[in-house]
Amino acid sequence: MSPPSTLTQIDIYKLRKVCSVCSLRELCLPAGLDQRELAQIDQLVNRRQPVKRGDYLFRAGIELRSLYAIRTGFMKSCVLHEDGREQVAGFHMMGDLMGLDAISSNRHICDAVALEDSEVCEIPLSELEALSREIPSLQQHFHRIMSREIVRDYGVMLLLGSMKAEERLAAFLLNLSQRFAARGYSATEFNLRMTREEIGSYLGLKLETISRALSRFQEDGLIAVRNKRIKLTDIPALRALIGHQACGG
Amino acid sequence: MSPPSTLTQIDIYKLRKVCSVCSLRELCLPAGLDQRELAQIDQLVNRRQPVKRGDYLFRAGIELRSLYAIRTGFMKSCVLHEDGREQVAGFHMMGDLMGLDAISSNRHICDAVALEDSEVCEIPLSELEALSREIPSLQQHFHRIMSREIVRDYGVMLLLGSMKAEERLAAFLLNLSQRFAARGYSATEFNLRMTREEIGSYLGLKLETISRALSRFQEDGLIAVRNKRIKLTDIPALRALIGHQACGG
DNA sequence: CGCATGGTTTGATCCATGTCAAAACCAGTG
DNA sequence: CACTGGTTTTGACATGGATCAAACCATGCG
Repeated sequence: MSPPSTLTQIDIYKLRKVCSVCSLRELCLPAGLDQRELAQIDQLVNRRQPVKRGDYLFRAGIELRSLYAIRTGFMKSCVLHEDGREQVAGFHMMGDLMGLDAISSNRHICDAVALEDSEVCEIPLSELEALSREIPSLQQHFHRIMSREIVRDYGVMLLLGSMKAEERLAAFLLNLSQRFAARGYSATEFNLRMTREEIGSYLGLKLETISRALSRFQEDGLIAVRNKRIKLTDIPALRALIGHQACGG
Repeated sequence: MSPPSTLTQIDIYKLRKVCSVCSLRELCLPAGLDQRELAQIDQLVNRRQPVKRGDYLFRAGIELRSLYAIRTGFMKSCVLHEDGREQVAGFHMMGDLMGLDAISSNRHICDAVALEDSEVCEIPLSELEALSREIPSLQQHFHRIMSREIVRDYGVMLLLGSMKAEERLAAFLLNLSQRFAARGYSATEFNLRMTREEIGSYLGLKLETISRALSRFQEDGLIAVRNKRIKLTDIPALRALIGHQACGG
C-alpha cells in the first residue's frame, strides 16, 4: 500500500529541526539522531522564546499560531467562564506540549500563564503536520501525545467527580512527584510552584481546604511542608489514601 | 517544501472506504465525494458492528484494535478506579469517534458501554494513519477531532471543578440539546438514554441530587420531565442558570 | 530597615450535597 | 394480568467543604 517513504536529506534536516528546536524528548523518539548534531542545529534554527513569570504564553480566544513545548519552567493553563470564574485545567513542566486544545477551532480556548520564568519553543502546527506526513513515527508520536492529554483529562475527571478533598490532594502530590521523577528531579522533595488557590482551583476546592489538608497530612507524618517547599515523607501512605477512603461503605 | 501529494485513484478509493465505512460526517469533510458512491462502497467494505444494549464495545485494559465511530445509538465511556469506583467520562452518540484515549498506550483506559442497541464501525488506526499521511485534509481533520475531545474534556473539568449541582445539570441538558440539534433531532425534546445515576456520575453528583434538581427545574417551569422523556421548555432560563449563580459574591 | 502586599494558616459557622430509608413507579417477563 | 427488579422520587438527617473573619508570615520595595 503506502510504503514508508524513504527520508530525503531535507526530510531529515527538517526532522532534526523540529526535534532539536525544543529538546523535546517528547517529540524526539522517532529517529536516532546524535546529540552533537542536535545541539548544533539547535542554535541555528529555533524560535526559542522566554516567558516571564506571570506572562501569558497565549490567551483564550486568540488565533492558534503554534504549539509550544516547554523547555524550562512551569506553567498553568486555565479555562475561563464568561462570568469570570476560572478553572486551572493543568500544570505543565519541561517537555510538555501546550496548545493542543486550539487545533480544534484554530483558537485557543484556555489561557497559558507562566508560574515562573520559563522558556518555550514554538512548533508551527503546519510544519509539524507536514513533517509528520513524511515521517510515520513522528506522526504516531504526535498522536500519542494528543491521546496522552486525553488520558490525563480523564484522570482529572475521575478526581473531580469521585474523590474527596484529601484524596484529591494526595493524588495531586503523587502526580507531581512522579512527573518530577520522570524528569530526573527528586520524587520526594520539590517546590510547589503554584499557590494554594491555584491548587484548589485545579482540584475543585477552595484554598482553605487545601491548606487544611496539607496541615493534616503534616500532622499525620505524610509530608513536611514549609511554605512552597514540600517533602513527601510517606509516599505509600499517600497512595493508600487515594483508594481506601470509600471502602467502608 | 512538501507539495500536497496528488491523490492517486487508490488513495481516493481508500479515502472513500474509510469515510463511507461509518457515514461519519466527522471524517468526511476532506473530499467532495458523491453520496451514491459512498453508499455503494459502504456495503462492500465495512466492518459495521452491532452492539447490543448493555454490551461493552471495549474495556479498560484491553489492547487497542481500532477506533470506533458511532453510526447509530448511544454509548457511555467510564473510567475506573482500582477500588471499584467508576466515573462516567462521557456520553457518545451518532458521529462521535471513540477510543482516542487508547492511542497513547495502545490499551484502552476506559470502558465503552452501549446504552441502547447501537451500531458502530471500526476504523483501524493504522489505516487511518496511513491514509492521513497521504491526504492532508484528512490528517488535519483527524487532529481536529482529537483536539475537540480535549476541548470537551476541559469543559467537563470546568463543570466539575467550579459549578454547583443545578448549574451542572443545566449545562448538561443544554449540551445534549445542542448535540441532538446538530444531528437533526429536536433540540427541545428528547430521551435521556442514561439513568439518573449515570448522569450523576458524569456530573460528579449523586442520583438523588439529579432527581431533585430535575424536579426543581420542572417546578420552575424550565423543563418537563416524565421518566426518561424530557422537554426543555425554557432554554434561555437554563442558559441563564449557568453563569449567574455565582455573580452575587 | 520597616512597611505594604499577597499568600497562608486557623477558627467558627453555615449550607449544599451526601446518606439512609421508604415508598412509588415502570418495563419487562412468565 | 400479577410479579419482579431496577429506577425514580421524596423526606429526614448528617457532614464535608464553603464561607467569613482574623491573625500570621514571607517577599519585595521604597
